[in-house]
Amino acid sequence: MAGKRATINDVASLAGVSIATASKALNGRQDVRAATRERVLAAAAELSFQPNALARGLLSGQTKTVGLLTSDSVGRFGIPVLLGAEDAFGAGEMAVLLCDARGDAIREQHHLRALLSRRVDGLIVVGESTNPRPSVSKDLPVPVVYAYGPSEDPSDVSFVPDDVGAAAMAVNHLLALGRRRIAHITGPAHYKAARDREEGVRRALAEAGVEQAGATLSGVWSQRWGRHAAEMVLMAEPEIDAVFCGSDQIAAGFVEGARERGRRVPDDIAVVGYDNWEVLSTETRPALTTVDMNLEVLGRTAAQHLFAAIDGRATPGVHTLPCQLVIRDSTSPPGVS
Amino acid sequence: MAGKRATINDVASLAGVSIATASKALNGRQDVRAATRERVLAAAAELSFQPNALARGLLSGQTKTVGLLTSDSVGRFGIPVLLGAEDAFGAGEMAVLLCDARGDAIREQHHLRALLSRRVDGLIVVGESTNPRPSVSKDLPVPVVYAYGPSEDPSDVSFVPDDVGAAAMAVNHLLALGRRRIAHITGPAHYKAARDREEGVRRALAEAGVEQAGATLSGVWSQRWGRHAAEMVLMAEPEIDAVFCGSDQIAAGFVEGARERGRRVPDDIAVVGYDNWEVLSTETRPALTTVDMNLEVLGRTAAQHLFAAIDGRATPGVHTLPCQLVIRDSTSPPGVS
DNA sequence: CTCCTGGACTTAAAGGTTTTCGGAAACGTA
DNA sequence: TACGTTTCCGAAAACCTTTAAGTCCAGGAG
Repeated sequence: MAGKRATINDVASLAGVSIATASKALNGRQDVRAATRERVLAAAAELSFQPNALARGLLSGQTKTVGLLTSDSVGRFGIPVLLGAEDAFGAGEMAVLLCDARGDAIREQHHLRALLSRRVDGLIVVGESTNPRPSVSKDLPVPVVYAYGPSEDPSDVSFVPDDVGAAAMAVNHLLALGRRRIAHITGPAHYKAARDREEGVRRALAEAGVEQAGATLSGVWSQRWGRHAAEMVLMAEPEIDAVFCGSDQIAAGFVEGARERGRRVPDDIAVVGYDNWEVLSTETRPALTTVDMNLEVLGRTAAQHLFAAIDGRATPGVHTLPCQLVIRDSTSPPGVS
Repeated sequence: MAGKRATINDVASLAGVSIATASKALNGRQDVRAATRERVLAAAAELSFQPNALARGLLSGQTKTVGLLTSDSVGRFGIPVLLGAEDAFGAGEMAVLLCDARGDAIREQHHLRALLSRRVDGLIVVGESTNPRPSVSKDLPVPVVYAYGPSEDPSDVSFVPDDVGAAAMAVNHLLALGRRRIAHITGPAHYKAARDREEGVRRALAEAGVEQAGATLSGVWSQRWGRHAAEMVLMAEPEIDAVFCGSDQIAAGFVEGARERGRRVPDDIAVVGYDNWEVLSTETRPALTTVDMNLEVLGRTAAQHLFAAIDGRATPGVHTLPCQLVIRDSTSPPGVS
């Protein structure tokens, strides 16, 4: 730990100029002779001067810092959003102040105050699900964008993955493979994600004039439920030839359960998952065809629109971003795997 | 977005006192009459006054903010450390500025400068592995602690999990179950984690006077390698009755591979994993006995010691923190599962 | 020679808060 | 009344940077 940090004052003294001139030289402004600028720059390097962002922020009212408020323990959804945001913030002028409310409204309020008192320029709120969540933006002095979990208030700026479209895309993929007896296994119905994905399935099947094989099975987002659902669906609809699962965990469980009951994936039953959670989707056997929600793109987009909002060009509304189908072995046409 | 934010000046005017008095009242200091304090507090509430942390930090030299610099894409290790740190920072006076260097030294340097110019009070550096990493603390004006990946410089403050002890603990558990033909499958040897865990295995077996079943198999940290290793080890050492794997991914793969070759887990072969990565350890069947490195505790401890260092009470050296064996079905005694 | 122009630099204010020190009023004592 | 003490409050400095406005000087035009 070195001694006290150099201020622009020290730099100015060392260079033999006033602090105003030093400032101008350091910030590349006009009105300073080349030789003088050189002297100042040399002095700054000599003292390894770092401008004090606090003082600068106090004056300009811009801290070049945004808050990222998440509720999902920074896990599945917070991270990609964070990375995307960091990307969007470019060569890194922006910094991210990260807070995890852990699903607790009190804690969220607390963090919110802390962020505001630190004068963040804007806020990204990451939901733990795609269920709309109470708006936090009322009377806030900074712009806010919501990622993954949209705000209940339609005048806020929200970005969500297109679950409906993605599910339809997944089902269309199965239809294109010639599968016609398609089942759907998903998570709890109180998740909008589950309902949206089911809606996508319904639409794609209706458009193709194909009946769904059995009713949608709602359970939880776990591998265990996937295994259990495999038993149920194979009992009720023995001749299914494809399953679309609401998550990779469910899909992984289903594959296991189906295999135990003598069905081969993908030959007998093609399986599509959701999330593209690599540890499951690429490591299981067969590797899972699955939906990637492009969360990093979503995060980057959210960050870009936050910038726009900071600049006064807000884009209110719930914006739906496309997902992507990642095709792997669990839906290989027969004979290819 | 509301109008301009209230300053202490506004509060003072509204309360009819000077800003000095307002400050004292708001900060609960003496020298202010109860009635006056009340008036100030009321005025502050009325204006929903939030003190400007920049101004405060500028004056006090303390920003109540720490930087968390990670290299592992904030994934496996960064998150628990972040959570632990947030916990340690208590009711949340402290905020965390998060930067991800993504394994790039240039980017790390860049983030480091950004953090310093924002005048963080301290720094937590999270490694992507337990391999010692170059120190970043040389001539830094703030204290630094290293979590998970220690600094190469022994005068820095580092916290690492006790891989050697944990591996010994795992093997002792297997020995206590009466298993005597124990194999070890792990990740790349250029990971200190792999070497340490192997050393723990060696020690525990030596102490018990038991030979290791075959040489340690080094591969990668993946499920695929676990499956492959299962084939190899069952070929070379058909009568093994236990395996200690260097990660849950390897363990999950091993279980799969062993099952395909007709071995039952845990009856024929007991399996212990490492990491307690819940998506694998609790969701696979059987649920995995595994080592939990207590990363959240590690993060909390690192944060607490960072505080100590900020207060001038640094604790140099590499501190080893104990891990914990989480016992699940993959090592149930025969007849119990 | 005077006046003006423009370049190079400095002075000073501003931003919001905390803190030190001094001042004023009220009260008790001689 | 004069004086010391206590209690409460206010003025002003300090933290560091940016920027608008001002100063000074050289050189060119009239």
